[in-house]
Amino acid sequence: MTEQRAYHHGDLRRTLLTAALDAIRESGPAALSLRDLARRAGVSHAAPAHHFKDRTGLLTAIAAEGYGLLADALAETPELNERGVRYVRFCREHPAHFQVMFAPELLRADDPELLAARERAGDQLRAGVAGLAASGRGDDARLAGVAAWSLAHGFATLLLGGNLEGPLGDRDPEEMFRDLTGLLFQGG
Amino acid sequence: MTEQRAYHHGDLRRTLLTAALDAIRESGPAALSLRDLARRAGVSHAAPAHHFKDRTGLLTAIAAEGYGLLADALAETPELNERGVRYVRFCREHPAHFQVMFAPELLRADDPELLAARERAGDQLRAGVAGLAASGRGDDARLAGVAAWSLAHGFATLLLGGNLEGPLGDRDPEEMFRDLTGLLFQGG
DNA sequence: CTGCGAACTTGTCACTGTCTAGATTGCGCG
DNA sequence: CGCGCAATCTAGACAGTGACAAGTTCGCAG
Repeated sequence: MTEQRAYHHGDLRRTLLTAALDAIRESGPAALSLRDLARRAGVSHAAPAHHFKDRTGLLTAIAAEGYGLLADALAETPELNERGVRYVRFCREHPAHFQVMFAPELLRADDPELLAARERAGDQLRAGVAGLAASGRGDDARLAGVAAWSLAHGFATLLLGGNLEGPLGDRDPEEMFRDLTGLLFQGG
Repeated sequence: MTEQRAYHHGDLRRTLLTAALDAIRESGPAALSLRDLARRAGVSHAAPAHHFKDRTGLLTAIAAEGYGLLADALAETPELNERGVRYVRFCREHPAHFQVMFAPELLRADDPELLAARERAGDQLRAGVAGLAASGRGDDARLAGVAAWSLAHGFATLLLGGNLEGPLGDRDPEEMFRDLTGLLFQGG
């Protein structure tokens, strides 16, 4: 690893990002401290500011990365229901990203990288619904898209918040979500 | 109003709560400052600590109040689909409450008032699904309950996050949500 | 080898949450 | 009536934080 070099850490940006993701996963974005990240990385308290200007800048970078990862995950699977499962899986594999992505008041809304990544993810979301739209008119398609996104997003959010532990028991969340989509989207 | 009394503000607790709700609605829970609340209420910076011990204590009180309001709102309507609409309406009428209620890392998880209020709201949620469970077995009922909650919660969350402005256009969110439930729960 | 810009440090400022000790008030009880 | 007492609020202090400014060190192009 050859760390502890005085200058030119080499990969400080990524180091800070992953440290931030760890911290967010454990304690949420509100508890994140730039100075603490700097300490963990063994750099001075002002070093993070050079890579991400702000606290907001750091969180915005995380959100952008998250949207990119989500777009990649969705792109791997063409079928709609399975994309929902991917959405759920994503929120479990990248809970910190997920949390920050949907906390707009923590982000720089006009950041170009964020906008681009979100656009890419949005394309994937819409592409998934396009196939389903074949049966109905355009309006129904949009409606079905919102329905699918709402279902997946609600399930993911409740899951991460620990609100589904009762209903879940010891079952696998992805499996349960598959049942959900089966229940709702079979007859429609 | 007879404010500006030096001691015994009279209703400082409520004053601080509503000021906090205003601040959260505008800038999110992360930007909330106890000292700023105290300034707005015209009291010393340490006054809030007497009513809510902590920053966490204040947010926990807000969450408990929110669960109470949600339980009341749901109790007004027996029919399931209409309860979903109430859920959506609640998140729009009390966005600050809603946001804090589902941010567990900001709350004192073992607070008795919070637990009681959440229990009450949970009862109402389950009561709404109970009627729907008549058709299927117990397992299907639980599944349908999670489906309904996920759909409503996802829609509400995405709505508050500003993620539905595209699909919504200028339509009323509640109306659209009604269409969603019609689309998904008709055939099931 | 020389300068130049990127990466990082050091120092500082206003602000925050929390703790402590003290001041003021009004209420209940004698 | 008045007196203590607890609830309510103030005042002061402390460590920690984000942001900013200015200086330092490094690698690399010319």
